[in-house]
Amino acid sequence: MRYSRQRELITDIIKSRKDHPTADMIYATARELEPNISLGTVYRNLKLLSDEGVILTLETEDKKIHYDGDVSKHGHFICSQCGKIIDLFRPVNTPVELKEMGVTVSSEKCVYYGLCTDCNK
Amino acid sequence: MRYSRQRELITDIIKSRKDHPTADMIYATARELEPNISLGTVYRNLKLLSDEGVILTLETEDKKIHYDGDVSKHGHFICSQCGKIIDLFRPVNTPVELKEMGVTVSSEKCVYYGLCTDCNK
DNA sequence: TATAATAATAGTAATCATTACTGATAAGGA
DNA sequence: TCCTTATCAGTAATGATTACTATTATTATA
Repeated sequence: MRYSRQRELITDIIKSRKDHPTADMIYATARELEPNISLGTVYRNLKLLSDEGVILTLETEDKKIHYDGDVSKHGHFICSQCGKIIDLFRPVNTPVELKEMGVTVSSEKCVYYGLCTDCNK
Repeated sequence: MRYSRQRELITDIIKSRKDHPTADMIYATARELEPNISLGTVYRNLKLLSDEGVILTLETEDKKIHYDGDVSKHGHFICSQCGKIIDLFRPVNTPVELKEMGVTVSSEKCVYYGLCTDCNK
C-alpha cells in the first residue's frame, strides 16, 4: 500500500475521535482540511483500512456502517432513541460453545440496544 | 393489526426455518405458495413483524438484513468465507458495566466472525 | 535527479437493498 | 350487507455504497 495524504487524513480522523462516525461524517470532517477530497476516496479508504484491520466496522440498525478507530476488543451500547454509541470496555467472554464447535473466531461484535440515561428521563 | 394471508405466510416461513434468511430468500419461498405476493409486501411485513418483536433482525457485514424467527436470547456465529450463520445458545452475560451506567437494555446482538469447521479444512 | 510503472485520486455513473407511493382489494365491525 | 380502512400488487424513488475513467502522485530504479 502506497502512502497517500488522503488516506493518512482519514486514518487520523477516525483514530482521533470516539463517536464511531459514518462515512459521510468522516467525509465532512475531511473536507475541512482537504477541500477537494471525494466521497469515493473516503469510502475506498475506509474499506481498505477495515480490510487491513486498521479500523473496525459496526453494522447497526440505522443501515449505515459506523467506523471505530479503536481495534481493541470491546462491545457497544447503542441508544435506540438518539442513536448515541457508547463503548463498553468491560470484556464479554467469548462463548465456550464456539471452541467446542471447532470454529476459528477472528472477531466479535457485541451490540446492546436500549435507552441511554438522557433518553430515559 | 388485521389478519392477512400474506403476513401469516411470511411469519410461518421465518418461524419454520433456522437459516436466518434475507428478504429475497423469504420472497422466493413465499412465491412458491403465493405466486402473486410482491417483494414490497414481504419487506413491509418484515418491518412490521420486527417492530412488533415477533421476529428479530441481524445486521451483518454482507449489508443485507437477516431475519430470525427465534426471539429467545442467543448469539450468532457467522463464517466470513461461506456466510453460514450458526446459533449460539450458550448465553452471553450482559456486561455489568451497563447496569452501572444506568441505561435500559432491551435487546442484545452478539455476532462472532471467523471460519466454520468446513471452511477451516 | 529523471524516468517509468502503477497505485491512488476526483468526479461521476451505476448498483442494489430497502422504502415510499398509488389505485385496487379485502378484513371485519356496525 | 355496507362502510371504513388496513393491506395488497406493482412500480417508482431513495440512499448508502461501489465501480468506472481519465488524471495525478508515489516510489522504485536507472
